[in-house]
Amino acid sequence: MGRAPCCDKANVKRGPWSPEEDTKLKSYIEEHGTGGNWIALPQKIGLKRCGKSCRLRWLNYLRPNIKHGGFSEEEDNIICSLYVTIGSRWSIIAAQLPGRTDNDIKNYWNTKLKKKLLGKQRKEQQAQARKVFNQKQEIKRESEDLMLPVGVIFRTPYYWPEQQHSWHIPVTNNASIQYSNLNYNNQTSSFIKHFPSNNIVTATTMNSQHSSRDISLIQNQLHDLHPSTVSMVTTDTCHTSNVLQGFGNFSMASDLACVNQQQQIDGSMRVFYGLETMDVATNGSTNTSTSTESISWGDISSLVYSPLLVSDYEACQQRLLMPQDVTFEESSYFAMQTQ
DNA sequence: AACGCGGCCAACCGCCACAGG
DNA sequence: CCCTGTGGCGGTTGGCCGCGT
Repeated sequence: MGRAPCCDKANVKRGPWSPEEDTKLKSYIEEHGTGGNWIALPQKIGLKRCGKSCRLRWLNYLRPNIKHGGFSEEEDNIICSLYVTIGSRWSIIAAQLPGRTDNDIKNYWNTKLKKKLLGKQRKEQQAQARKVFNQKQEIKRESEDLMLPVGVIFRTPYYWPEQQHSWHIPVTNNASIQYSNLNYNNQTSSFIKHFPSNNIVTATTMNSQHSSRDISLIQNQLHDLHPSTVSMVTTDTCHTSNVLQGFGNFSMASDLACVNQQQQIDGSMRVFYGLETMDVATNGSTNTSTSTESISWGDISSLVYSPLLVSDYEACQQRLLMPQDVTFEESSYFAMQTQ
């Protein structure tokens, strides 16, 4: 048995409000206030309306200083920024826009703003996809030159963050890769990555050559950071990087998160993969797929920017500009290694 | 002119939180 | 602590309207 309805639906009028009803409600509230009880209010005025309906009508339409339509560019920006920050909390967003109601903003978002942003997103992502594709092609060429599996070599040191100690990024719904700075000999760094899907840990360095002592130092630090992680280590050395690889349990407990909200990380990643994803096949051809259905928070969150409201988000995006293509190719390679 | 379709928006629905008894 | 009433909120619906065929 469900909750009792707030009013007798058989005896209340529904549908659009007539001017007479509006006048009655407005003049009564302006004179007496709501009386703190919306449910009782319609009976007092002689309106055959549900109390909730009266409240909604007042708040969304009759209340003084209500603005309808004609959203400005500034209001657009505020709505987008807040949506990125807090999601569909329309009442909170409305509180930042004097004269706007949550219902108005919600309608505006659903009918116009979302589409407007998606159009913008498509352009940006097409440009991004082209960029990523070119980088992948370059990496692939170098991999082939060195007879190594695609994705093992990282030739994008400028992407590696300098300040962030450690963070992790969800790549798919239930997988993540963690990056950690690992300093040794006070000169250079290596980076730990974890692939939960096959529980592999890798440490990658940016030095061109390492002595066996260097490798040993990296292994020790890797073990210090994640004692139960590396049960087996192999090394590959090439002119651009060394890759240490191991298996075992991996704890995220001590890791620092780049940003507070998981959603924001998801949103950041969509900058790279987005609604339009580009799959690079081994023959170099590309497949682009587009989805316009089911637009989620993450779909939109990568599009907007506000220096006031989401400055951390922007900073995070900057920091997250790391080898985006460290994904499935690597995973498949390491999965292959475990067999 | 008639019809279908999609966009827009006011209003409704159902759930949740909270206060008071 | 439980129950009930109410306010508040976000998601959804349905009707109106304009446009294209």
